[in-house]
Amino acid sequence: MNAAEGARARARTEVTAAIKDEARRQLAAEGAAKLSLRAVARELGMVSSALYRYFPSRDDLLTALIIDAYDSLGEAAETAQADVPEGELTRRWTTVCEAVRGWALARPHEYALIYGSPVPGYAAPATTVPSAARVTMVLIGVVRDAHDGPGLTGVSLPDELRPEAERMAADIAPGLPPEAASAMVAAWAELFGLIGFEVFGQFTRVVEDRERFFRHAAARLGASVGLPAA
Amino acid sequence: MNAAEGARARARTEVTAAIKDEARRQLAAEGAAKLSLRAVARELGMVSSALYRYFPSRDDLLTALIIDAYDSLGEAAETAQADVPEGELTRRWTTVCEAVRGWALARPHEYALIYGSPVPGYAAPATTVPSAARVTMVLIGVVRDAHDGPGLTGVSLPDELRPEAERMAADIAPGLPPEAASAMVAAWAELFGLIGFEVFGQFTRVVEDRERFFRHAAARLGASVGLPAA
DNA sequence: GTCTATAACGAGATAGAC
DNA sequence: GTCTATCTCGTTATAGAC
Repeated sequence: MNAAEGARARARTEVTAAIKDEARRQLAAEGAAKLSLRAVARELGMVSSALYRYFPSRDDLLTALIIDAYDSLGEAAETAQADVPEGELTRRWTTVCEAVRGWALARPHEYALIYGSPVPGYAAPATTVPSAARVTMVLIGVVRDAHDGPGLTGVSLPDELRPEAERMAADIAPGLPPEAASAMVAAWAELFGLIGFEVFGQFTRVVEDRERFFRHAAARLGASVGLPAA
Repeated sequence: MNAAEGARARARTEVTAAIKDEARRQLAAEGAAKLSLRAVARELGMVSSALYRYFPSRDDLLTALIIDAYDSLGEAAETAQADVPEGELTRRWTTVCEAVRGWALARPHEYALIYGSPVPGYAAPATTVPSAARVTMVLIGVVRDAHDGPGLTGVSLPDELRPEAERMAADIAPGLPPEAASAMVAAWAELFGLIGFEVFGQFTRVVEDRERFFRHAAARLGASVGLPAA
């Protein structure tokens, strides 16, 4: 790569970032359904056809925003976890949960993009999966470390659910016992239920001291996957 | 009310229903953000200004759809519960949970309207609250009957959360002990987390046997609010 | 009074010619 | 990359039929 190409690449990166920033702004103002390449271009002083050099279609821009959001959330979870000693499993769990909540409250529109209602007419391609999996991997990592260390306690598995639980363990959490994998998936959905209700306003006039309420709910979820009580 | 008024009222009811039906169709196709009075009118062979006799604005139409959705969900929960003997508290709980899930899977777009991302630029008025509360009232009713009958077991309340839990009990579940009220609110959010993940596709390639998985997750939520284990 | 239709406003999106 | 002609939208004013 020579100097000219380096400059070109740098310019391309910068314009790409500017497009995504403006698109995120519109996401917040109008919602994902109304995201329009033309409006983004207008706001940037570009002509709409120029955007197609950076994103071949509106759906590709959406996909880029979704991947960025998942990565940003995943990184927040990973960073939060890094501050906690590996052996303090329950604290690791709640810290990660709180980081996810904090991220969602700080970026409600990006949260809506990845965990809210699907955008009509848009189907996320498989390329989003690795980024989407990052948060989950952090949570599974805590449970795995607990299993490999002090052990998981108090998680039962009804016979009826065993085949499905074994399949889940094999597919998404190899090394975890089926009862832990099944409890993990439920806790994962429930965690985002708590966060979604808060972000989308369902807790208005219901929960006041939301941080405290969440902290305890998250701890209870940790116990439900077998982590030692705090 | 004389005969002429009866006919007028009937016609008005019919047109109102036709407008809402068509609006629901568009909700499914384009999403709430793009719901358009003009398109509804066009599809019904009316002129757009005529719709204003029935709904004073686009937002009022949206509000009517939201109230209908909440009422339909609330009614589904109430009906499902009516089929279960009052004293079988755990079965009542899981039956109601399954009814909510069934309703959501059958009407994903109406589910998205009430429990998905907020519609940009729209704020639900207070008139939606009573309808929104119906499902919750059914769930609270089960817990209240359990408390007044066999008693609730295994729900603890950390001191730190007690003031908030007492406030929640007083505001939304009078007669319930604070630990039950707090657990109820958490279970409520977690229940809709499970349902939302399924409806919005987050369980794709993760959970296969979703009905079974949900049944057990719902039972576990019931236990978390203190209902006797099944 | 109750309804529908016509026409218009200001705003924004879109398609195509150039 | 630019311009224009033609769409969409929510909403209102007005007029006339029942």
